[in-house]
Amino acid sequence: MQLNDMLAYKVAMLSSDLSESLAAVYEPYGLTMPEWRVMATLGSATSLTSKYIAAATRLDKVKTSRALQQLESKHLIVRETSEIDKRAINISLSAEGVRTYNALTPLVAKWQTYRLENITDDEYHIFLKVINSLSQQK
Amino acid sequence: MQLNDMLAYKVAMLSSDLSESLAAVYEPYGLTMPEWRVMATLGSATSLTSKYIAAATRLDKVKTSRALQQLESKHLIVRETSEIDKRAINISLSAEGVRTYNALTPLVAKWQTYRLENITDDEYHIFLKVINSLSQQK
DNA sequence: CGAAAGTAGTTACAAATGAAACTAATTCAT
DNA sequence: ATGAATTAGTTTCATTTGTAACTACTTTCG
Repeated sequence: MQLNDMLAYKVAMLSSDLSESLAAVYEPYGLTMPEWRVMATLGSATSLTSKYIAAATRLDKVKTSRALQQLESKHLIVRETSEIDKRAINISLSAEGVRTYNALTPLVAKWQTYRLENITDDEYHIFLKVINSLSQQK
Repeated sequence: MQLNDMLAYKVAMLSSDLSESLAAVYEPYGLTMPEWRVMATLGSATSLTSKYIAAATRLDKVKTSRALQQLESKHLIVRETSEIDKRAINISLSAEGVRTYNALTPLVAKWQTYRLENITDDEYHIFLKVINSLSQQK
């Protein structure tokens, strides 16, 4: 069995290719990958805590904290201490953050459509099924 | 479009899951991921240069250099300056390296078979086709 | 109630990484 | 044939990352 035939290797190569290619979409907006993931998560929510964001993005709490710091310094998010639990902080996109998010999502969607243009719906459906099946396994 | 539905995110999650899971196979042998990739590449070859290994494993030359240093200190590889080009170094598995490789490959194969047990040949075939199609794209 | 344990998030520090500079050898171009 | 450019591989150093410790607050339970 050659390295090239190995499942984990193939998927790792695809993953870094895709990440790098997608990064070209959000980097012009001054975002890093963790920052983009946080933005994407906040985009379809009203207000979330750091803990929730960390779970949704699968970033650890330190990476999440740092991404939030960066996003705050870029005025893309707003943080507000929760009244209910004063340890927690409610985070939402700022007006500018919403604008950036709304500008970016169609570009990301377009990128993805382009990436998938040579793949039929049936093939993609099976691809996702295999991904889910491989991912769920413990 | 939720983060969870995004191609790059899904593949990145799968990739880190698989990497971590596979690492559990070679870590008991004291290897890191770059070291395992180098071993896997050397296992099916007589003697290779660092440059070739870097290309085959998709590690950069610094990571490759460091992995080779580690493997040498663990006596798993042997390095010999090329007579033809004295800048280059021919690398091969040592006797102990071959033993480790021969012990590991069946475990890795078994790991992969187990991982894929719920996936049909047809599905896996399409999965690989989609991976190749997505990877080749520039 | 109030002390102990637990949780949200940040900070500090050590280890891993990557870009660029470097060494030593080779090839190229005149 | 010789100096300039190129290449194989290593080292250095600044940045990134992850672990563990920390702060501030909340929950638990005796």
